[in-house]
Formats: sequence, C-alpha cells, structure tokens
Amino acid sequence: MKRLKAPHDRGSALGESPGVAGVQIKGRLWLEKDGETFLSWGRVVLLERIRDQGSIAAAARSMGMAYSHAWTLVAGMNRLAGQELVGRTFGGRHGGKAWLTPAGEAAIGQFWVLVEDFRKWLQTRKVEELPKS
Amino acid sequence: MKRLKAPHDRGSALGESPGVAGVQIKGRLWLEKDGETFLSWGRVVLLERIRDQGSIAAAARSMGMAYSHAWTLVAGMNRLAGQELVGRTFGGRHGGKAWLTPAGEAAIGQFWVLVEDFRKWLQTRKVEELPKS
DNA sequence: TAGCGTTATCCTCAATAAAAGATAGCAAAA
DNA sequence: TTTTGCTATCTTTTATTGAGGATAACGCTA
Repeated sequence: MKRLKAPHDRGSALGESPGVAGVQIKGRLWLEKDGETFLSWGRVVLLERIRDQGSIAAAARSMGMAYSHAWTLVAGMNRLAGQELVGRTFGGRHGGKAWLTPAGEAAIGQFWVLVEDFRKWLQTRKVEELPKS
Repeated sequence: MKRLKAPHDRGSALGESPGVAGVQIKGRLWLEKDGETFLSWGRVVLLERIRDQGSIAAAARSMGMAYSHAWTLVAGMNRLAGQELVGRTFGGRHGGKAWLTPAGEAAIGQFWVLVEDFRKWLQTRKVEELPKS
C-alpha cells in the first residue's frame, strides 16, 4: 500500500481563519486523559470508518493505515475511555468484526461538535496589520 | 548544552480545560502564511528573549537552542512578515546585536492576546460524560 | 473439521522536521 | 591593528512516533 500521508502528519489543522495579508490562524484540538491522546481528528475518522465498514481491518485498509496501527489506536481509546468505544469479536465465518458502542457514537458526536465550534470561534478572530517598522 | 526539550516538541499545548473523568481538551494555535508557520508559542518566546537579551545568540543559549536553529526561525519570521520583526547588525565590538522592531513587538502582543482568548474559550468548553455501553 | 478473514500482539522501520555542528565574515572598540 | 562575539550559512545528526511486517489465535459456517 502506498503511503497516503507523511508519517508525522498528525492530521489536518482543525480550523483556520482568513487574515490580513494572507496570514491565517491555525489550530488543532484533541482530548487527553492522563497525558495521553484520547481523541483526535484522525482517531475519530478511524472510528467512523469502523462504524461504516464493520471491522478494524477494513477501516484501516480504507485509510491506507496498517491494521496494527489502527488496532493500537482502538485499544488505546478503549483503555482511556474506561469502557469500550469499539466492540470486537474475533473468530467466526468472517474472522471477526468490530462495531461502535453507544459510547463510541457519543464520542464521535461530541468531538465533531467541539471541532465545529472551534472552527466558528477561529473565524471570529482576525490578525491585525503589523505597524510598518 | 543539554537538550532541554525533545526535538519535536512543538511547544506547550496552548490551553487546556478540566473535564469529566480526567479528560482534558487540549489545543494549539499558530499563525501561518503561505502554508508556512509564521508565529507559534516557541517562536514568540524566542522573540521575547531576543528583546530581553539583545542578541539572537544569547536568546538561543538561554533557551538551550542551537544558534543556527534560532537564526533560521528569525529569518523565516522576517521573511514571512514581509518586514523585519527582528533587526540585526553584525560586526562591532561585541560581534553584533539584534532587537525587536515595533512590528516584532506588535506581533508578540497580538499572539499572546490570541492565546489568552483561546485559553478562555477552552475553559468554556466541557466534555460530556459518555453513556455507559 | 477445514477454511476463512478477522482480532491480538509482537518487533522493526522510516519520514521528516527539529536540532545541532562547523566555520566564515564582519566591524566597532580597545 | 588586534580582539571579540556576534551574524550568516552551510551541512549533518537525531528524535519522534506514525507506520508497517509477520504470525498466532479464534470460532462461525459450510
């Protein structure tokens, strides 16, 4: 699988604002627990793909992400949430499956609301022209 | 000089918010121009040190940063601003010096206002409890 | 009971920006 | 005219962590 994004691209900036002379205010938001990243743009997209595709493996493939990496992210989110955001079974005719729990659905919803509000807040901000030196 | 921070630590998160069950909302803000980082937390601290110490070299030393790196940041900020934020001369009894221009002072002020407003905005946000799955 | 495609886990690799290293050039002041 | 410690620039290194590789375990279904 071809690399779809640079290895350390932590995902899109979560908002931007047009400004004076082409200067843009950029920002990112994420949720942490115990100093560890709990939810971020990329993780939430992964959750959505899991919901839509029914497995971690398929979700990872659709994002050009290694399954092992996606699994690590899911395990971390479940652990930090203190409950499962993603339910999983393995074995069975099709190997296994994964799905979002109500908590997982709620987490996605909350995150996008937060991101949208942030985007709106950013748009209320503008950069002032600097004085000529 | 001992390393004072990890190489890719892009600086402190610019705000946080206490939340449910230890979940914190974290965020960072920065300014871009033409897709390049123009001002960020670390760059603004560097500007302040230059103002206080009168040279890029001293400012870099005080931050545990290589002079060459500090110089690159300063050159980038001046270039992207379209004018000097940091004035410089070289040669002379003490080798040279650097200082903030009015535009540089204004840039620092604007950035900290933005950061403070962002911090306040973050504090108005809270994470909801997730439903038990 | 064989096949299948997952989940579960290990260990390793690598892209990239930050950071450091090295050295030449400069000019005011002693 | 020498000293000084900056600026200016080049090249090289390193740390981070996303990303990938490989394989065992699993259990439903045909």
